[in-house]
Amino acid sequence: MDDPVTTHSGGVDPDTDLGANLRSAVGRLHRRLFNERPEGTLRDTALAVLTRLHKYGPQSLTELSRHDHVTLPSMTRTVNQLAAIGYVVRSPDPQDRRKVLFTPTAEGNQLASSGRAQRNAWLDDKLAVLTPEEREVIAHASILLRRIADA
Amino acid sequence: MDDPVTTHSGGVDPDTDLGANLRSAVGRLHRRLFNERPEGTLRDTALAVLTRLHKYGPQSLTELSRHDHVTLPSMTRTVNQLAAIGYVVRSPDPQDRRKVLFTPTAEGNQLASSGRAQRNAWLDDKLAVLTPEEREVIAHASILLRRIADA
DNA sequence: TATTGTTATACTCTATAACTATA
DNA sequence: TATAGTTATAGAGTATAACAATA
Repeated sequence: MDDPVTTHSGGVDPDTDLGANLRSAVGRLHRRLFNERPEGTLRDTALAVLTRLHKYGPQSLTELSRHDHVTLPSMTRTVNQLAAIGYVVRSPDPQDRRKVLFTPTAEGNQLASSGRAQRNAWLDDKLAVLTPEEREVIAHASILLRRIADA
Repeated sequence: MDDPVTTHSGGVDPDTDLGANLRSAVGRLHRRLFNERPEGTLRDTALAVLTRLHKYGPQSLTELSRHDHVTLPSMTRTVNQLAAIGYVVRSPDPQDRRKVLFTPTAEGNQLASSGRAQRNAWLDDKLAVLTPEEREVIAHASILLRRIADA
């Protein structure tokens, strides 16, 4: 548009900049995704938790918080929101009464399996105009990025 | 570690899931980057602004906010922080006295050109253990992701 | 004592609304 | 009137600290 972005300032080594470029790209895309997210959509964390419970069955708060690398209070808040909407229910763990297990409701399971919640029209539009090769690169990178994030 | 993540639930079409997978990966990685960020480090937005001013010269608040897809108040806050640290200075635009131009100080230019600020040890460690081919995929994807975010 | 979970509180980043100053 | 920028305020998402209940 109006941007001299193609200019490179001082032939930098791409490898040195790999981390910086990735960080910048992820930061920018995240902000865009956050802002373009449609009304009434579940937050990313909430959605991830719901999907996880749907796929792997009931889990405790500590398990969920460890998996997502968030603190217990953060995860408490997230599951409270899911519970408030009616997508999950709490039940005491019969084996260990300190624990609380979270289980998707019928509605929660339906949402998680429909894939409806996962969609983001804004992003889908952007991806649609890429070449198949470019989409392949992004598919591969998504796996790598997720592995990095989970490590 | 302890995760049955390799299991796939119901052979889903990868193309259909491309957006969902990318969104999930970006969300998770962003949270990790945000949390692992070392003390006293500039925020991503502030860093991006400083780098941009360094590369392309003085710009107004509106130009900066449009480029980063943030509101004027958000950008005001960001440049105020940069100014408070002493990395940029404000100066009135001689042509249009409504505008304020932001210019990096010597310190700001030094930081922007050193690449020091851009580094993230946590991320660099993760990238270092990838294969060259995987790093190539990420390098390519970073460009695509940035293009998507900027579109 | 250690672990599980909750509540209270605060910080960061972003937004919208209301305002001032200049074009 | 329209545009550039600031200030006030609010909301989401995260964290740490202090607490209650159970192992």
